[in-house]
Amino acid sequence: MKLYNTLTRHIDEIKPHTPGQVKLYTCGLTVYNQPHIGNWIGYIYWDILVRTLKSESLKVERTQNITDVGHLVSDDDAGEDKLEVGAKREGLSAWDVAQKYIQIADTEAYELLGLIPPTHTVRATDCIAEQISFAEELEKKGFTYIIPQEGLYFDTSKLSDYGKLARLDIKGLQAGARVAINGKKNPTDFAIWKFSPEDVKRDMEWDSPWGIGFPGWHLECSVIARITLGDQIDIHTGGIDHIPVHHTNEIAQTEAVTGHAFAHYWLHNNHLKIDGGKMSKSVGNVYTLQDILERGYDIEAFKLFVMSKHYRTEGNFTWDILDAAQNRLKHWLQIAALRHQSLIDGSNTSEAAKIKADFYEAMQQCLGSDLDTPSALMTVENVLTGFEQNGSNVDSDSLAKILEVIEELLGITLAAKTPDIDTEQKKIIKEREQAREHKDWQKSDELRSYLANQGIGINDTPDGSIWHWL
RNA sequence: GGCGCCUUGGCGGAGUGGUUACGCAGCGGUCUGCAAAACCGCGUACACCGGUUCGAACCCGGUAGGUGCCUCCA
Repeated sequence: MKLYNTLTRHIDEIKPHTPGQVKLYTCGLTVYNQPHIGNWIGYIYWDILVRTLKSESLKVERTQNITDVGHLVSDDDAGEDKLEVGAKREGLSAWDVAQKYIQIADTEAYELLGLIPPTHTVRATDCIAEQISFAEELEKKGFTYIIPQEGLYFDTSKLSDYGKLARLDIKGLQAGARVAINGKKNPTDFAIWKFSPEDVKRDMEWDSPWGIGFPGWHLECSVIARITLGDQIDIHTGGIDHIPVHHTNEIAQTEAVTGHAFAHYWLHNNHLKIDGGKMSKSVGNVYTLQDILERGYDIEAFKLFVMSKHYRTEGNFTWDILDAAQNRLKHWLQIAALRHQSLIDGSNTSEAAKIKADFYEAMQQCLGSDLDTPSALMTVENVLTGFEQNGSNVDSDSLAKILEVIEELLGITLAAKTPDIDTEQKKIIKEREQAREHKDWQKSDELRSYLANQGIGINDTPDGSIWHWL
């Protein structure tokens, strides 16, 4: 499998550190707010990444953190902790806010979107002790310094290759340094452990060798990756916004401690615009999966929308564009239902197996070349419309197998959404066909609307009537 | 202001030197009790201006527009 590696700026062939086994780390959500569609698109792509790796017989061990402390309103280690902001907003404790949004995020990820759960899911607050000992290691190796009232900071000038991921222009940053925490030795230095303000009692704070406080945001990812996957991992994924600060600092911490490369492949998904502009709370265009469902769209349509563009391309979301995806899904579901209504007897299992194998390989080809989901959709489109052209002579077994592959590799469920109709409904379709033969159009139309009320649509073809779920 | 990125048909969105991407929408036709679907056909897309080349949407330079980060954010 080939993937675009932000570290090298090239499409590289993935060679796992341990052959046959891929260690993957994904930055998880900060659980202080309702997740929005922009949050989810990355996870949809990484889900396909996992599915593709598995399809190539690789064992995938994957970790995803949950940020439930320490992510400040500013990436520059200033401002309030987002969890505390959420707590104030909702009149809950930071702990309750975290609990609430963890549950919402889990439901949306695994029940609504049908994403494959990571092997390890770890909350930042569940490994405070490990984060403290990691910080102690950094301190012992001389990478840290204390800023009174502020915290324990990482001295980025101690690493010769700091900023390599983002290709940061350190001198330029220093020249144009924005207002930063007083006492930082370099503009890029960042907090490893923040002190609780003296006059404030935080919901979340812990004692440490440096004073009462909480871990800096970047620390958790370095530590959680290390305790679950080890010192070196293969692939690290996240949003492109994380390149200059968060991922850069993860690399700094981990490589300072371990002395060797952290992740070999860094993958970043681009962002989604809304109506051609930026998604932001102030504009009020931050949509959620619930908004999509409330407007009557299928969650699968949203996934199709996401897959219709490449993960590295900037996307745009409008309701019209989602309409297009919904129509495409409807067409696919219509074809999926054909597997219940073949007029041909028996099945050719070896033929079906070959069709499946060819399709599987074509899909792997697409996804294996830097997760080319647009090509994958084209491949699906071609094979499905091929079945459609066979109409009532469709090869049911082959079609069923194709649907399995689509589900396995893309995570798009078509079979479960298109169960067979019951015998009574089949009987009515027969009755209607007889009525049509007798040119009893009134009865025919009555039966058609009866079926429509049950969610079944009818298309009359020269070979007979074909149904689909509306 | 500093540093980036982008600009493909009505809408999305691939392609990155020479062949129809694909989807959605639209139009015409076949079929048809009606409807729908399906099938066939159609639009002759690459921001603009130069340059390189036998040949450029694809490479180079410039112009215009949009947009992102630097504050929030995946």
